[in-house]
This record gives sequence, C-alpha cells and structure tokens, in this order.
Amino acid sequence: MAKKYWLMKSEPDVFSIDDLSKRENQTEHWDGVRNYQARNFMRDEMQVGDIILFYHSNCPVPGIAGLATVASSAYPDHTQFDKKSDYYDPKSTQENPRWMMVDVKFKKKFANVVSLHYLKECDELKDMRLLQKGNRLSVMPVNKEEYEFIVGLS
DNA sequence: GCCAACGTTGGC
DNA sequence: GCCAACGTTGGC
Repeated sequence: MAKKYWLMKSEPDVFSIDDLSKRENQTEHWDGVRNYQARNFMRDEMQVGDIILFYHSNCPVPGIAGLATVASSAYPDHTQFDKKSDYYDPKSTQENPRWMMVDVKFKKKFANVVSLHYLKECDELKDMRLLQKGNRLSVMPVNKEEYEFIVGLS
C-alpha cells in the first residue's frame, strides 16, 4: 500500500518532539486519543512507515515542529484501563477495548517550527484539514502535496 | 482566561 | 432518534 501522511497534535508541555527524540529507540506509544474519528485513522488506515507531521498545540507558537514515522500498527491503549490515569475509561473492557494507539518514531526536528500562522498564509494549503474552521481532530490525514509543500518550508 | 466549535451523554 | 446540557479542544 502507498505511504500515507498524517498530522498528529501534542501539547509540548506534555509531550514534545524533543521528548520523542529522547525516548528509548526514539519511539513512544501515542496514548490518550479519545476521539473516535482519530482512533479510526490509527486503527484502520495507518501503516508502519507512514510519515507524521508532529504538531505542537496549545503553546506560544503552535505549528509543525518536525517529523515522525508510524512504528507499529494499532493496539489497545493501556491507559484506558488505568483508574489512576486521566485517560481512564470505565466503559472500556480488556475483552473489548474501546481505544487504540500506535507507536511513533522520531524522524527529524525542524530547525524552526512551521507555524500555524504561516501555514494559514499559504494558498497551497487553503484546503488543508488542519486549517478548516473548527477543526479539533488530534490525528488527521494530510495529502502528499500538502506534506511536500510543508517539508519544503522547514 | 475567554470562548467558538464540536463531540458526547442521556432523558424523553 | 432528537436535542439540550455539558465537557473538551485549542487558538488567541
């Protein structure tokens, strides 16, 4: 199957591109997704080797901070079973887990964050899902042209 | 901290 | 199945 491109959001105060680069094998599981559409992208469409735009949200300069790759297929997110976790979901069961995650591996950090502000200025990206009004998805597809354009900006 | 936009929940 | 109430996201 052809390689796909994705954008995944993370709050850098919680987990940044630098944090990912420092993890063992520069790989970490992407826990905490609690939105069905985002889960479905991870569960149904992500393939090992797909490329991820790593987006920093909820911070002074929101934007794309670097690249990662999908390092596993989807498997149950263990935090849904952990009563002490913020991500605990009492309605999920081991037999029928509701939430899934993938592993992601660091690829590169951009020299400068490609800011949301800048992305909005680009005609080439006017149809990008990230930039659509009211978009709140934390995992979303990016098309090849958008991906290549953004990498060209970094 | 504000608030628009959106998703989820649950009563009916 | 409808929809009001509520919770969350995330830019600003």
